[in-house]
Amino acid sequence: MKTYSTNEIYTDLYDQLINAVIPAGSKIKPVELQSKYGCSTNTIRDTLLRLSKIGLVTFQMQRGFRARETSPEKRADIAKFRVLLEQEGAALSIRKAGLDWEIRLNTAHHKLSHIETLMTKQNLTDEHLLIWSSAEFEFHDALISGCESDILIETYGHIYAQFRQQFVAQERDFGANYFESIIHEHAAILQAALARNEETCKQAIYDHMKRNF
Amino acid sequence: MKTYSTNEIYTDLYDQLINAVIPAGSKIKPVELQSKYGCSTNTIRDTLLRLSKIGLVTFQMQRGFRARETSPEKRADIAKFRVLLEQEGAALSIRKAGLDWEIRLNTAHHKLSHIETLMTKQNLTDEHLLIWSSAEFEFHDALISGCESDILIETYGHIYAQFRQQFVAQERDFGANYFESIIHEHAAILQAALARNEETCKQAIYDHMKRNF
DNA sequence: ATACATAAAAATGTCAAAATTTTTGGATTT
DNA sequence: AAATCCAAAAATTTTGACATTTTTATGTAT
Repeated sequence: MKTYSTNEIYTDLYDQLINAVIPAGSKIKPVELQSKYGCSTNTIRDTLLRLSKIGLVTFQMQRGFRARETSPEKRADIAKFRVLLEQEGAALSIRKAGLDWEIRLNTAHHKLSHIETLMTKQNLTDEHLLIWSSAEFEFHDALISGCESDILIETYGHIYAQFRQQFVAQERDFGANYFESIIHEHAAILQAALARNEETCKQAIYDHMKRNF
Repeated sequence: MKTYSTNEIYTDLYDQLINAVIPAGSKIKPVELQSKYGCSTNTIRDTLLRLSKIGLVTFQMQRGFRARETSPEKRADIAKFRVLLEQEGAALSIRKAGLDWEIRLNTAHHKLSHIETLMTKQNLTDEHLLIWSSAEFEFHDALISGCESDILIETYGHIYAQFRQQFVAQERDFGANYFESIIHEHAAILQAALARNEETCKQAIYDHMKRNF
């Protein structure tokens, strides 16, 4: 039987929360995970407290842990907030960042679009989705990475994770045309960013997210 | 000797972090706090993990906990981010909120300005500062409370706490004229909000924070 | 003197059991 | 049938001991 290090427990739970393997809103009981990971309940508790920092897990004294609830309203709320942060981060990057930012962004987009074209042609396994998920984050993260605001970048990471949790919980069937749409949306964001056009870029970010409102 | 419940430990540490009693950047060792609070090191660890959610405490595996570092740059970064969130929250409130919001805001401002006028006349004790600190938060929190975005309100709370931590760490002497200035700034925010003037309100929020950039 | 290796000390992390609190399910009453 | 109460079960929190890792201090070689 596989043994898990604490960090592995963390990332494993992270992935399960992101991908709705642990259903949103469901109770998370340390006792039940203990046997799977081969550790004490206390270590699970510890890990869940760290995950609650990101917001994937909610915690209440004497009531334990839950995967964050989802609802169309919560999804819309988080999506709008994400737009606010990403627009600001992108605008600041456009204003401040240099050539290295452009390269980072281009690289990230290249990876992403490669995966996304694949996904219009093949049927989707969970592994594909995991790879795509992290490539998508890396692209959006690269977009704001030139903003020179640590706190914005940190917060954006949390919000992105929460958004993904909401999204996957509600949208279990990505049609092939879903990926066809977002390929264009990502391209539009990239293009506006490299053209250093703040307003167009903000608009492209909005357009990319508006299906979630 | 006083015994502490876990919640008391939490709020006590919270206050100490907010008010730089625990100096920013300093190491926080569970063993040292154990005797003060009369509990096991593990309970302290637990509490510190919960405080790391807000961002007052940083945590690294195998390296333990630290009060978050301060620097003029970090302060400016957090201040700017706070402006972004508060401007958005206020603008949404102005657009969406009703009479109950106006009343909440008015009440909060009344309390705050009462305390602030006192503070221009008396010399400042730590207790004054604690009361003012929470009244100031309640005012800003009331300002954004009509925005209908849970995630914005939640995040704002964390950022406000972090800002206070930065501020108090660096600004140990509030001159009496400090309070005279901010009385006017708070009044300007209130007035613009009640007049439902988004742009003026955003400007007032910016003016209130710009000394921190 | 500086750098490096090593041993001792301190701090952090993990565990299993005990104490506390909440939840559950059935019996009793209104 | 609905609400209340109670006891048993389950879940959560706290504890103190132990294991691991990091830091500090010391001695040795370059």
